[in-house]
Amino acid sequence: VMILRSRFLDARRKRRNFSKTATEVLNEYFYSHLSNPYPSEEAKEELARKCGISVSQVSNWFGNKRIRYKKNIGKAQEEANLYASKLANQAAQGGGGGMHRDSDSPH
Amino acid sequence: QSTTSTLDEKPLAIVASEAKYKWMQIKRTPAKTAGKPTDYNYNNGTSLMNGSSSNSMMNSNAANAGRTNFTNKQLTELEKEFHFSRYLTRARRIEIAASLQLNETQVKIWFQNRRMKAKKRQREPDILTFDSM
DNA sequence: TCTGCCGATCAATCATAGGC
DNA sequence: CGCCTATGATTGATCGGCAG
Repeated sequence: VMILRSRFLDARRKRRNFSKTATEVLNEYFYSHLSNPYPSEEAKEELARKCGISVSQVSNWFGNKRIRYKKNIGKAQEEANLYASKLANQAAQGGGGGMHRDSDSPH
Repeated sequence: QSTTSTLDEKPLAIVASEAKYKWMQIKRTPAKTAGKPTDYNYNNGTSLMNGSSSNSMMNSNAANAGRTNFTNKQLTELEKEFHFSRYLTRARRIEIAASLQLNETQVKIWFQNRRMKAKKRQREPDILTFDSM
């Protein structure tokens, strides 16, 4: 019973990882704006919509991402290279991409 | 539009290792929670915090403490006060701070954060789901 | 000029999810 | 199944800007 009670009082940390596609969208935005990964309120709303999560969750994600990215500078960061490659490809193929920028329709 | 400097990519590929932008260098002052109730001893640069504090802080904290860990008692009392009034008056702040062994700054900040938390909840209410239980 | 509040963020930590 | 890392959320406190 106490356990259930603590569950309600702590309903907060009943976390569930975001979907693979959501994480993909967030990472694409993050790495395509690496010079300034601070999405505006509007950008957060759109990301939230695309990812099917709340704006707060988008904020949490970027907050955690920035801090953790900094702590990993100087290490592998294979993820960064993965997205850097994606950006390179899109840039090379010109157009198509739409990895970042607002109001793009991914269908 | 607000595509704010989109295409900020540059060398790429080797970005992770070190290429650091301004945001990657952001560092905040450790946090100097040591404050005096009546007067704000803000930036006086120099240290010279002669053994003044003496007490007023039960937690780990001398001249500058990191993150203070509030006790359940303190949180319960603060929460109670918050429900009574979302904003503090100077007098009330002093009373609470003394009562809970905290600085006025800590009480002030707690209320500030609490208000933001309340606003956040209003914007995005909790949606309880009974599955997974 | 100094102080409180807001909005955003930082930074450390909590607790769980996921991989092995 | 336990252990360890990845990750979402929480929160005391900081930063810059604005108002009184």
